[in-house]
Amino acid sequence: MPGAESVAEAERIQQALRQSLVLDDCLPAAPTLVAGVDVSYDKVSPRITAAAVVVDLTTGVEVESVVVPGEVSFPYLPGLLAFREVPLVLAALDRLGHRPDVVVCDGYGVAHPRRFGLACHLGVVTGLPTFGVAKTPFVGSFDEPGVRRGDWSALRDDDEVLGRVLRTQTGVKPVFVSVGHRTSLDRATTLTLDLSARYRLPEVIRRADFLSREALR
DNA sequence: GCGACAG
DNA sequence: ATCTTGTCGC
Repeated sequence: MPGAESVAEAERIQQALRQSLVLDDCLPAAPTLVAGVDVSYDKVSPRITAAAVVVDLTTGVEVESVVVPGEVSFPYLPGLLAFREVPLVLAALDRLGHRPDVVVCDGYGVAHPRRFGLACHLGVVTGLPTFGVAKTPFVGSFDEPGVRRGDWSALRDDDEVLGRVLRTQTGVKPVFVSVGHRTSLDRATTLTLDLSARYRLPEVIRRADFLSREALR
C-alpha cells in the first residue's frame, strides 16, 4: 500500500478507510497477547524506528519484540499523524511472530477531528482490534477526573463521547483513552489500567518507546 | 480572520 | 517527536 503524497490525498484515503471502521467489541473474553507500538525520530536526519512489543497478559511476561528502521515519508500534521507513523508500524507488526489479540497505540483513536485517528487507521489497515492512549489533550473537552487510580471522566464534544480521561496512577496526570477498531471503550479502559499497574503509561507502550529510541543510535 | 493542534 | 538538571516526595 503506497503512502499518501499530499494532504488532499491523505484526507481522501482517511475518509475511505473510515468507512471500514468497526466500533463493536470483537476482543476475546480474555485477551492473551497485547501488543504496543511506537515510533521514534532522529533529531537531525530523516531516520526513524518503529518498535512493537508483545506481552502475555496472563503472565505479564514479554513474549516478543521487534524494531524496524526507516525514514520519514510524511510531515507531521495534526489530524494526519497516521500517515507519518503507520507505514513503519505495519512493517514492525509484519515481522512479529505472534498475532496479538489487540494493539495499543501511542495517540488517539476516534477522539480525532474527523473521528479517525492513528489507532483507527492502524486497526482498519491490519484488521486487528486497537485503541489509543494519548499523553496530552487533542480534541474534545473534559472535567478533571478524580485523583485516584481508576478514576475517569468523559472526553466529549457536545453530546458525543470521544473517549475517557483516565487516571492510571493516583496523583499522576491522567491519560486519554479512545477506541480504535473493534474494541469497546470499556475494554480499552480496563486494559489500559491492567497494563499500567506501575506507571502512568501502559507497559507495552513504554517498552516500545524505549526500544525504538535506543535503536535510533 | 486568528490561534490551536496526537506524535 | 526532540531539546534537557536538578529537585521534590514516597
